[in-house]
Amino acid sequence: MLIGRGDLNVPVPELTISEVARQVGLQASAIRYYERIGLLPRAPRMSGQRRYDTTALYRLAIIQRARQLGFTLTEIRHLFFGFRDITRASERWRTLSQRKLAELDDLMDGIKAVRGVLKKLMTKCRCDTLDQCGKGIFQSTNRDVVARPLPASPRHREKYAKNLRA
Amino acid sequence: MLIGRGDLNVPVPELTISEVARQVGLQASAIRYYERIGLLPRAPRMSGQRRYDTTALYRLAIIQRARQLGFTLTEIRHLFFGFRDITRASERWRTLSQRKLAELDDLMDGIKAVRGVLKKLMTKCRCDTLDQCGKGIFQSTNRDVVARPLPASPRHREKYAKNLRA
DNA sequence: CCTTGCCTTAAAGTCGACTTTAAGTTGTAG
DNA sequence: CTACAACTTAAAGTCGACTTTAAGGCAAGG
Repeated sequence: MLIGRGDLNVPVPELTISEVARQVGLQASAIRYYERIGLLPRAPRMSGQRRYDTTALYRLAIIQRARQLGFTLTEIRHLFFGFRDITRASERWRTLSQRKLAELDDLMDGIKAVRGVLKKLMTKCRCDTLDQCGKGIFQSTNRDVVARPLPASPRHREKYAKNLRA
Repeated sequence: MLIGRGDLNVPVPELTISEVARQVGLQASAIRYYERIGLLPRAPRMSGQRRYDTTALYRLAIIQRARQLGFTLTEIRHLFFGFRDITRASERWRTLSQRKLAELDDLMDGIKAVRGVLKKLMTKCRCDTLDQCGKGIFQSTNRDVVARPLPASPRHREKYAKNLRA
């Protein structure tokens, strides 16, 4: 049965930014930030103030979840806008997830290597002084490190806290 | 047999900063930075320019190695200055390493959790649209997330590249 | 009318570990 | 003398993801 104009069940923007922030567990400033960088569409204003509907909550939920999974805002932007419109959400996730899994595997390998060296250091180091220690390190790293031209110091990587229950 | 004053086999500062940088695989600016923040002692100057002896190389070797193991400059400062003078190098390393190992274990747990969720996401998500997806996420996170007061977004953690051979 | 509380904006600050820049100095070679 | 390379300094810039600050707007309540 048809209903005349109006009420097409379109969500009405009625939430304030702090209400949204509370519901998704973000600070209002973060939401404004996401809007600024184009991750969220410009929210309509009521006498200057942003109003949100439930779809904004869903968008933010995705951003939140993606952040928990270690995606950068750039990657999340890709999730939203980096595919042809017809590409299904599940496929978008699959593409991004595959990349991220590979990254995580690399990261784990790195961590395992570090763990190994730390354990060896703990059990095997008998140095009295750091100078002694440093001399040993210097001479051994000379073998494989000094040869390389300019290693270009490793930059920022991801962070993975325990915000996700195992 | 005693030798008169001089030549007590004390290392003579003769290396320029760029020579040191080359030998330890750092940029000169990084070495200046370490001096500025007090991680390295102020190098003696010859007509205004820094000169280094081999002990500087050892210090830098330690810094380099510690950085590769994921220690922050603050932690390295602790390694150098955070113990009573008599504390042996090996014990200093053990103390720091233990802390770092615990940190790494936490980090690994976090990563494993994320990996699990990513894999589930890849195989289980059937969403056509991101809105659909977001709605699901929003409703499920509402159960365990919205309840918490203010999660205080997780900040910067470490980075672990593959600069260490496994 | 005034206060209160929530909102707005642009701009600057934060964190860590450096790098880059601008302006100047020193020693050496031609 | 000039050029050049290599050094010096303090200050500012970089990256990412925000937060904080300063200054102001707008509606409701007393």
